[in-house]
Amino acid sequence: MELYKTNQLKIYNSLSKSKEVFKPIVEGNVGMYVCGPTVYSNVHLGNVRTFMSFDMIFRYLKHLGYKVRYVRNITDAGHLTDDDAEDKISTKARLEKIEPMEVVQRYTIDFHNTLQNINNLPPSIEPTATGHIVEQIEIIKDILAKGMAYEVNGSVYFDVLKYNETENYGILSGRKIEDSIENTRALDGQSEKKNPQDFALWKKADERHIMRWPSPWSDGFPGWHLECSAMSTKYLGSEFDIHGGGMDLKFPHHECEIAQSKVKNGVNPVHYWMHANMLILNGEKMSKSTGNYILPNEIFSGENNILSKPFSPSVTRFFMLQANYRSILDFTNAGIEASEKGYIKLEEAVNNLDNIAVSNKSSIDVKGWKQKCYDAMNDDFNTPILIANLFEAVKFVNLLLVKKETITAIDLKELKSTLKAFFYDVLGLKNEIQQDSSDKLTGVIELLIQMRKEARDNKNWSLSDQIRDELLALGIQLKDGKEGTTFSVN
RNA sequence: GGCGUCGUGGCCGAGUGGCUAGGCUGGGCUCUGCAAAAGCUCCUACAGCGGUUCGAAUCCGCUCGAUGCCUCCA
Repeated sequence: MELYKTNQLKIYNSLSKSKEVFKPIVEGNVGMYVCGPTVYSNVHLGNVRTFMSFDMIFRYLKHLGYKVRYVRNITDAGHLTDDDAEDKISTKARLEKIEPMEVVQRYTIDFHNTLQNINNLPPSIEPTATGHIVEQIEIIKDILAKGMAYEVNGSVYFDVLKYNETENYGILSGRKIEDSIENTRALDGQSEKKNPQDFALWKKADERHIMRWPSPWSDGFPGWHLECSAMSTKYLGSEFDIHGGGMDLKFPHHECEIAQSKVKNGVNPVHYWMHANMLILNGEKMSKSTGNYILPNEIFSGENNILSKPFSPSVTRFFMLQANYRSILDFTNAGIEASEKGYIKLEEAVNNLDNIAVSNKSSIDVKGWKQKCYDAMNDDFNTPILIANLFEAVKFVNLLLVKKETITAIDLKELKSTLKAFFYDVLGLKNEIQQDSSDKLTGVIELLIQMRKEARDNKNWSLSDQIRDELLALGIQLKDGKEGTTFSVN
């Protein structure tokens, strides 16, 4: 039987600002849409945290037995820069004197490589904005026909004030449109919009704009917010279960999405809105302009001015999973160093699962422990609590190894499968220790362990310590125990 | 200025009306030839000031501080 039938998952819904019991539209199936990146530069660690958070959510939903269709778009057109209303991709292409699609290709590859490095699963569908121009034009036609948009000089804008007469613009972000009217900063005039709150559905392209498509209104390009409405509707339907994205997209992006979809399809598109919180660096917002930012590859390679040494993708992932996805997380050297030490302990315990002897009765409560793991994840994907429970299992494993606790074969099987399922499948961690120990290396080390034992039996401490210390210098740690000596490779 | 979020022990980071978070660090002990590893154990906190309550870190109010959005942003 599928696990979702016996687990009551609760999800924090940004729409209601509370945790709600998760009930999909179609039992056993989940439709999830997550706003993807605009591929005009390398993804930084903050981007990665958001996508990693939804990867964890995707993984747990699958673990519960749901059939999940996970759609995450690539924004390759329509996302404007702030200063001169030019497309981000187009700007980059002009600056580097390459084709816009070369920009898209370069950073899409970087995005995929980085997410693969950090062990994210690929989404079920990864559609692009430029691949859905036709769908977007159809939505604009529909919104125009319903009188909720207007055309000015070849551009089309969504009429937010009119929409707000019958609907609630601000339903997600909690903003009141009156406030935003009062507090709108004076923009440099020249706006075609009837009201500053209005947003573009279609923009006419000027002469220098490289990316352009024909439409009934002008040669131009779609507004940024529109692509998500078009693609989520196309692949998940007019109503679907989960929509995710970074906290910073809540307003205006997601608010606009709701408005567009509501006009087009007549229903509120999303049942559960989920927002992942920001990652900050040394207490401050990540920002390219101030230099306070770090790229994932710089963490893995150690080529940066922030960290004392390189940290692996799994350690980076583990660090981020030790905080709740809805909390702001501060990335610091001390923080990831602490995570690395804990992570190694956890990895070793996972490896040691196979070295445990069984008894005819259990002194530890495996069932109760397992339930606590599920309770943590069922409570809005509380990975910090889950990890705290995994460390409880680490203690079990270590006590079992020195025979201070006992376990039956059945309980051991359950402990193994549960710990491995959460470690590998749900949290998406990799066991880096295991990868480094080839059979040949293991044989060599075991030989040295044997030689050291003989030296110790002869009280030849200088030789035994030399073997131990020089191996340690190579990253191989010997561990003496009652049952003999074991080792780990870092 | 407007709309939010948050302030937890040496550090990171959960919890959110009464009951152990967890990790890292530091001290002590057991084990060990000495260490390391492992185990046990100690350091027992909730920004400040009021209020509600039998009882508040947890609810309410104010103050202070941090931070996000309001303009592109995961």
